[in-house]
Amino acid sequence: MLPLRIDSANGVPIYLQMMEQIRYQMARGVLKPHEELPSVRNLAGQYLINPNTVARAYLELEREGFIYKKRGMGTYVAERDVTISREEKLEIVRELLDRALVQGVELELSPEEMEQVIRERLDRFRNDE
Amino acid sequence: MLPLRIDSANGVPIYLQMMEQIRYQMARGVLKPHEELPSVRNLAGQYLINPNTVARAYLELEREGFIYKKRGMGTYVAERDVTISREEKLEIVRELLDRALVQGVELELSPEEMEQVIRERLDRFRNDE
DNA sequence: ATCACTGTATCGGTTCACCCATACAGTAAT
DNA sequence: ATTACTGTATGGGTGAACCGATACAGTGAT
Repeated sequence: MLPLRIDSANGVPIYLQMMEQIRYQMARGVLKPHEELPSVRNLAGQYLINPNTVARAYLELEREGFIYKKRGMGTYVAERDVTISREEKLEIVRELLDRALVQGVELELSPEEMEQVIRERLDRFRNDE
Repeated sequence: MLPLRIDSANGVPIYLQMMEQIRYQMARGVLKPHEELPSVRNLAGQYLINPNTVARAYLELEREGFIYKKRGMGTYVAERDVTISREEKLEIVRELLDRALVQGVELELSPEEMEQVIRERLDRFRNDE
């Protein structure tokens, strides 16, 4: 029973919501490598959406290497992607962080304000789990 | 004669291309406050697009506070932009920060690692000025 | 009042993303 | 072969973004 929060009236496409949350569950270890995911019809039934919408989420996740499928059998969580080194991961996050910081400067926020916002988001983030 | 590079077959909406380049020229000082911009028909004629498309670019730029219009007279560059409230600025930065944090989680970085990277970037940033 | 220029409003066509209903196709147990 | 489950392919509906044609409305010089 894969727990998802799907909001059809959100503006955010359903298949994207599913992708994000499934990736998140994988990152958290709730979904483990080679574990079987619910079938497209199963998920579609649970959340009252079309099987094709689930299939699309699965399709995109497969392209990204997060899951793999066996036709006629099912869909499964892929091995942990070890091709990205820790340093590369840090680099990705660094880049995103810098973009936020640069944006802050361009908007003429003071370093103190920036620091405060960062602390705020970090706290909110920790309390989310 | 406002020089723009408009590519209609770009995928990027024409009015967005115009907005970006006009904002850029304003930031560069090529367009100065209270200077008159070309009329919607003038620009439309130069770049073989519909006057309405130019009007839309102008409309959005006006909403953002970059330009102002006098009906029947023309369109002009606004004073240095002070219309973006502090809260709006913070919201922009918040969104970028969250994206970095979410990315961190998806890459399975621990909260401690995240915090360390944040501190690192923040420090580097302060030393840059 | 007219003219020649401004910006504005309205409508319609095209395109695309998203989603669904439905039918097709592969796998494995019976 | 049948059954009951898998994923897949195809065609259509809906809504929104984008852009154009055209008509409306304000301003200032003539």
